[in-house]
Amino acid sequence: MPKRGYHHGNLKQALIDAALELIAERGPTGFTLSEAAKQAGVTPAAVYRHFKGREDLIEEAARQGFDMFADLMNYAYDKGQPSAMAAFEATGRAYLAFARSHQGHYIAMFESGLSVNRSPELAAAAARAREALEQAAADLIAQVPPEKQVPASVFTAHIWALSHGVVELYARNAPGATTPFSPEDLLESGVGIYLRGLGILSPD
Amino acid sequence: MPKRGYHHGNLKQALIDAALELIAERGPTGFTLSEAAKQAGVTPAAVYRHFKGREDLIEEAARQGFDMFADLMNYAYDKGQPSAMAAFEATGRAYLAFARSHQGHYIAMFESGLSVNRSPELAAAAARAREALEQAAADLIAQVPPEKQVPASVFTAHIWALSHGVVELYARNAPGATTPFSPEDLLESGVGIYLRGLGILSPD
DNA sequence: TGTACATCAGTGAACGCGCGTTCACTGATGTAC
DNA sequence: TGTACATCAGTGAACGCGCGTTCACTGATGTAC
Repeated sequence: MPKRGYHHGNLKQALIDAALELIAERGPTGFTLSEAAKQAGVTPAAVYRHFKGREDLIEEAARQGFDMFADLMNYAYDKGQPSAMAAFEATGRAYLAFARSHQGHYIAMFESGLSVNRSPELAAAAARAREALEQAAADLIAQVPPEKQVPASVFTAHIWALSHGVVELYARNAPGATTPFSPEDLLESGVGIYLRGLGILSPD
Repeated sequence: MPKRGYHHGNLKQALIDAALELIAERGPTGFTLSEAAKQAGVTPAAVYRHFKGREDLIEEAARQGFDMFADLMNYAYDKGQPSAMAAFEATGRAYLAFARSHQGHYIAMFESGLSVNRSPELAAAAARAREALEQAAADLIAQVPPEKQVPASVFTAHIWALSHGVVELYARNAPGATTPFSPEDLLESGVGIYLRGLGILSPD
C-alpha cells in the first residue's frame, strides 16, 4: 500500500523490485542503476530521491532478502515444532525454496560481493538470518550422543555450506550441473547421510 | 619459455595472468580488458592479437583453471593410492588448496557467470575436472555396504557441493564467515561426518 | 655475411556507448487559513 | 469550499569517465637469396 498518492506511489520499492529482476536475470554484474530506473518508468536521477547511489540500492535489496530469509526460516522452524527433526527438515526445505523463488534476493545476498559489514542494518539482518539457521541446528544437535557431539555453530556451518553449494552448483547452469538429480533430492540425501553420520538418524 | 624473442615475448599468458590477478582482487566484475592490458604494459588494442575479445580472455583463464584443477586432483589422487580413502582425502585437501592459492582461477571457473558450454574446449576442460573428482569418489563408494549404496555421481555431487559451499561462505568475507573455524577444519569434519553416515568410517 | 623483403605484434588515435552522478527546474500533492 | 503557499518527488539536460572495439600505421623480427 502506497503511503500517499504521490507521482509514482511507491517508487522506492519499485526500484528495488526492478533491481532484483535484473540481478536474477543477468547476475550481479548485469544490474545498472539506469536500467532499474527505466524499468520502473522513471529517470535515473529520480533514484537519488530514495537511495544514496547504486550500491545503496543493492544493499537495500540484500537487506530485505536477509529479513525475508530469516522470517521464512523462522516460520518453517515453528511449523515443524515440537519435533526438532521436523523443524530442521522444514528449515532446510525452506532454504532451497527461498533460493529458487527469490533468485534476485539470493544473489544480492551471497553473490553481489558487497560486504555484510557495509552498514549496521545489513549486518543485523544477516545476523538474524544466521541465528534462524542456528536455532534449528541447536535443537537437533542436542540429540546427538555426547561422544559424537559437535558445536552447534559447526553443525550449522556444515549444513549451510552444503545447501549453498547445492544451490550454486546444481540449481544454476554451473559447471557441475550435469547430474540428473534435482537440487532438492541432492540436498535431502546429502543431509540425510550427514545426520546418520552424527547418529541422529537411524542407520537403516 | 617464450616461443620467440618478440616484442613482448609472451603477451598472451601475461594478459591471462593480469586478468587472473584482477579477478582475484576485485571479483569477476572488477576485471576490465583495458586494465589487464595496462597491467601487462600494453595498449588495449594489442589484446586483439591474441583474443577475440574480453569474454574470450576470461574463457581462456577459466579453461586453464579447469585444466590445472583436473591435474591437481589427479595428482593428489595418485599420491593417495592404493588406499581409496587416502586418495579421497588427498583429493579433498587439494580442492581447498586450489581454491585458496588460485583464487583468480577459481572465481573465473565458478563465479564469472560464463556458461561452461560456451566453447567445446571449455566444456572439455570442465568435464575433465569433474571426472577427476568422480574417480576419487568411485573408488571409495565401492566400499560402502550395498544397503547404503549411493550412485558415485551423487556422492561426488555431495562432496563437491560441500567443498564449494565452504569455499564460498567461509573462505571469503561472506555472510557466514563469522565462524571461528578454518575452512580446512570445517570441510574435513563435515566430510568425516558424511562418510560415517555412509558407513565408510568407523563410528567412533 | 649482407641486403631486400615479408611478416605480424604492438601502437595510438578515434569511435560510439552507457554508465553513475549533479543540478536547477517543474509541477503535482498536501496544508493553512 | 476556495485560494495561497510550502513541500518535495520526479524531470531533463549535462558532465566526465572508462569501457570495448576498429583501424590504418609502424617498426622490430625472421627469412630468402
